[in-house]
Amino acid sequence: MKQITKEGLVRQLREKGFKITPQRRAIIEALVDNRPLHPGAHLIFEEAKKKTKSLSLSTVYATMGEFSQHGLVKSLEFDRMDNRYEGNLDEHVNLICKRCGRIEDYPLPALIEPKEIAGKMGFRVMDARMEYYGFCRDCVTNQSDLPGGRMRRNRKS
Amino acid sequence: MKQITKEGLVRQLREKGFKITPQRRAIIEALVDNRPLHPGAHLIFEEAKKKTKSLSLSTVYATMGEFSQHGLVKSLEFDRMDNRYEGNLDEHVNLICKRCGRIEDYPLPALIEPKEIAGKMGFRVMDARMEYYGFCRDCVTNQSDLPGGRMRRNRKS
DNA sequence: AGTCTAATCTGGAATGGTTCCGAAAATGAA
DNA sequence: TTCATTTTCGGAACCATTCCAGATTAGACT
Repeated sequence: MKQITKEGLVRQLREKGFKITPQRRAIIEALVDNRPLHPGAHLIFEEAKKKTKSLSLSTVYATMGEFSQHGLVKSLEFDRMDNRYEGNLDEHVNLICKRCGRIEDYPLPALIEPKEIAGKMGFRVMDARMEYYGFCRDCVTNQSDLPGGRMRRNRKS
Repeated sequence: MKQITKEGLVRQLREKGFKITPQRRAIIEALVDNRPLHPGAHLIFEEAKKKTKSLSLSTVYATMGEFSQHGLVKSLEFDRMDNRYEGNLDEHVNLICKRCGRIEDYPLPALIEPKEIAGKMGFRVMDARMEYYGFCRDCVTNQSDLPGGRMRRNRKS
């Protein structure tokens, strides 16, 4: 069960030689407090800004970039929806609602053996991604595709 | 084994009441001819433009949008890499090379039962996505992260 | 407590794939 | 052939994200 915590993140930053800044503390708080939402950069920015006197969106992007680059969090990258960050580092399936953008986790036993794939394909697996898209509990009864013609980008989080 | 073919796509368009235009024919050809590459909009545009006198990038986007919306192809959406389209409609894992952007398919038995998830979570699964990121055969020996500071968008296809 | 340096932050400009839009063109049925 | 409906076009708009250069700061070491 690898879930992010505020103390854990701070400790990992120290271990890796990063500096602990008020901005990073605020970002970490926003991140952990909103973990189930799989928050995006904008939500993190809004929430973290409440907890430190100075914070810019660029900092959030840079910080989250480093966090995910060093494996402190995982980033879910999307095209028609802003990227999201998740602190559940266990292997799991993300259930992503096509309508409201909600993301829920579904635990997953280790079904596929990366090594097996590596052996057969000569491919070195470093990161996995499994997602199910569909309608969440709330939206399944209220279906109707997004209004307007071609789908518009969301910023749901 | 559900793989796209030129005839199959044209037939499906007819069945669904779409019009068969020279642009769509060219796009279909580019799509099928480059299927293993999981081509993106730009590659499709470049290739298709060779086969019809008139074609705009907007048309490629609109057409591919409709194709994937109607299940004729599947779109792989990325953030730091342009979106890709694939004609392999069987359930499989996409092996995505973090360095060169190559995408290979790895067949996958139906391991996870969507119904099971639906039952437990109240989530209606409509689409699945499973991807492994890492280094492909060619890049595994030539590792070194992308040059430059923060990673730049790719357009590899 | 003070210095110093590399790391970090900032805000605005730039990026670039994708979408949007109105008008022109073309398909396929009658 | 005519006509209604799609489809196409091209350029402008969109917008999350990245980039940049200058200002600030954390933390180590006096």
